[in-house]
Amino acid sequence: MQPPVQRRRLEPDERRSEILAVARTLFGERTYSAVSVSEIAQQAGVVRGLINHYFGSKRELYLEVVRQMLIVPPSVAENLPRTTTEERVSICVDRWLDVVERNREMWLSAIGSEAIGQDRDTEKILLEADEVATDHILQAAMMSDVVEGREKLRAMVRAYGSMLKAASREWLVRGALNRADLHVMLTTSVLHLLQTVFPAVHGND
Amino acid sequence: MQPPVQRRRLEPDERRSEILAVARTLFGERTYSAVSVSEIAQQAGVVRGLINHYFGSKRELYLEVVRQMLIVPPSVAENLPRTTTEERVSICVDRWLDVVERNREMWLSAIGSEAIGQDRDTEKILLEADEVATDHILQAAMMSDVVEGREKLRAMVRAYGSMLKAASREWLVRGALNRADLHVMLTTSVLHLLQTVFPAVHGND
DNA sequence: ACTTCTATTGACACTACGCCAACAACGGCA
DNA sequence: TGCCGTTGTTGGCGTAGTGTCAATAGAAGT
Repeated sequence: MQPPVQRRRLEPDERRSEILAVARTLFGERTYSAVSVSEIAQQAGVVRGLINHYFGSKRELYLEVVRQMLIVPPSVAENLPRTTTEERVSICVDRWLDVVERNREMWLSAIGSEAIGQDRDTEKILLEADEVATDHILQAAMMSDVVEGREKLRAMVRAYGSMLKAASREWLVRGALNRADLHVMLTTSVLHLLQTVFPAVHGND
Repeated sequence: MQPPVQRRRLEPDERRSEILAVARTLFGERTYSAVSVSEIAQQAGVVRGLINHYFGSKRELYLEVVRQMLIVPPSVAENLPRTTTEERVSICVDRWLDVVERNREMWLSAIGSEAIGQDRDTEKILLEADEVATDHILQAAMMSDVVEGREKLRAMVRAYGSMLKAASREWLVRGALNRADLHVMLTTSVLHLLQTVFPAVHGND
């Protein structure tokens, strides 16, 4: 007699999440093209076609994974005390480090998939995430409503975001920096950008 | 009668470069998996199998492209005057901006392929390039032979490198920052890291 | 128990990749 | 000049991955 691996019929949402969970893991540890849909299907205990049924194509499934992993919890910039900019930014950075430390591997594989400027869709998702992060920082610095030179300001903060990610990786992966180091570095750097560089740059056409 | 497209027999090196040139273009404008070897072969006026002959596999060809695009010209940190750290760093940043501006599209597609932590090979190539860039900066800042806290220092500079890339992108692609802005931002930021953050962080275990 | 709905399956068509034996262009040698 | 060996180059074969779709079979409602 056959092993009783009869087909399970699940709610679409449930099946969807099961597949997504597997995909998240595999895409996290290998390249896009090094992961086959068959493999995802197999590990999810499902036939390959079903994945196309739920997500359309492999690429769409991948984008869904990236999207899901890049949600930055808004808690990072919420309920900040009404003190100095310095202190607010410091708290914000601290919360960020908390989030990253807690979701270590998930966050790592999230930024691991960074393929900037390669295809429109991935790029769009990443850019959106960056904008959200930028909002958080500006909010913490109480500079959300700067209008003059707004774009320059945002551009600088976006660039800073890259350093933030890179530094976090240095901490988590290589261990070359510890948490306290990061805190100092990230806090003072963004303050330097906002309080020194931005005013200096502000005039240039 | 057929067009006289008889087969050309070239020197291996020459054929190799022709294929690489096409591959560079295509991988530059589309994702790895969105570019087929057949397409590269076609545009290079060559049969698909020949590419396997020269590069082994598609992935190896890709890695070759990435490797070739990431060579940072050492001229950036060469022959710097023996003046203050500030001025030397300033010159270094300026030269960097020159390089980037001149090789605009090539550089953009180079960093476009950044896929950190995805597969070992790509990661390795990127890390090596980062180390070289770090050397340049430390050399400019006359801090090449710092021993105490060397790893922290390098880690910070590597992280700074990410900001440098991101800021350059902001300049070239979005135009949100101009060259003068970048110069101020990049120069003062790295000085801030080296002269303020590094000493502050130095003690922490 | 029967029907209905739809989640799930299996098979088909197509494309892409790696491999390999056969072919032919070019340089050497008589 | 004409043959000949080296090797750059080709075309085709086998396999694996992807997307589509009609057919199947759980599960819920009657």
